[in-house]
Amino acid sequence: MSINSRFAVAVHILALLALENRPLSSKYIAGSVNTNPVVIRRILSLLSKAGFIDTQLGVDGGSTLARSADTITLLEVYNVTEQGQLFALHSNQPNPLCPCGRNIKPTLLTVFKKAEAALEGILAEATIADVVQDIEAQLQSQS
Amino acid sequence: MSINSRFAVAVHILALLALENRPLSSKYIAGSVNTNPVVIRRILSLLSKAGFIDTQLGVDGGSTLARSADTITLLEVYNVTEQGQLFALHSNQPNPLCPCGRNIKPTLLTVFKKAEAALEGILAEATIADVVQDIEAQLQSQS
DNA sequence: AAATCTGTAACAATAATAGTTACATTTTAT
DNA sequence: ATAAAATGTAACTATTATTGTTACAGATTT
Repeated sequence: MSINSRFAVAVHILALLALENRPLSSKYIAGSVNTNPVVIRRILSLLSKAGFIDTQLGVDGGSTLARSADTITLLEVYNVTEQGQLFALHSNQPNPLCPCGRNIKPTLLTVFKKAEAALEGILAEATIADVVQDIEAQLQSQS
Repeated sequence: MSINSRFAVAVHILALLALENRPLSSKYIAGSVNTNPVVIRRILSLLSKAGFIDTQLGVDGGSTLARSADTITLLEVYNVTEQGQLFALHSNQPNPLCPCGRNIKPTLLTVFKKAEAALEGILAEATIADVVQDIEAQLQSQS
């Protein structure tokens, strides 16, 4: 299974807000992401609760970045859009009467936590500003 | 979402095979994992195709390790039980008319691949033998 | 007052997982 | 030979998560 696409879409949204630098409606964003505005609003709601964006109701309303793009790391976005452990352990408790069953979980947890920390380390190194810069570099080479 | 529990169960199975060092039936293994034997057989089938175990039909049959436990890394097991990308991209193609929509995917892919590689690096460092050793150390402290 | 936008509920469609029963086939032990 | 035991896989169910969709109440701006 995969880490769901909410993370990718959330980064897309934040990068778009940084690029356009004006209030964008969920409908407009949905046009860029190519999905339904409600899907966008659900993610905007998460981002808003996390303090990444401000939203404005009414005509010409929409969302804007509440924090500078270079202070928002992909790890923060990841943590907002994903919850729980990356690696699933056994769905049922292994047999406590078995030496292996009794002791496998802590062993696995140690490795899983290390692997997850390594992944998060990379995500912590990149910011929305980096994503924007990358996109702008591609735009340059397209003109 | 999570990486499914097949990975955790597969490591459990291989560690059990290493610990007991004799042919184990799917029924026996299911007793340790605490699940249905068919769930185990499905994973054994993957491990067998990958060359990690040999299986023997008939009375007193079962599975044994085909390779030494210290040569099987958790990364190899991960690759057998998981397939496809860890991070999902947008489910629909973003709008190619939008500068952000047109260019976000390669940018995301770069970061996602780096993060996945970091995770895999940790998994590559640990072997089934390490897991067994860890379990045996816990058993020591329990006696 | 009208237009626009959010936020959320509710529902459908899709997909993956885990568990289960069933059974044909193979192999070993006696 | 025969019975027992084991695999491998098909088929089905239940559960869960995600994504997309319609609908609508409430807030805000012009």
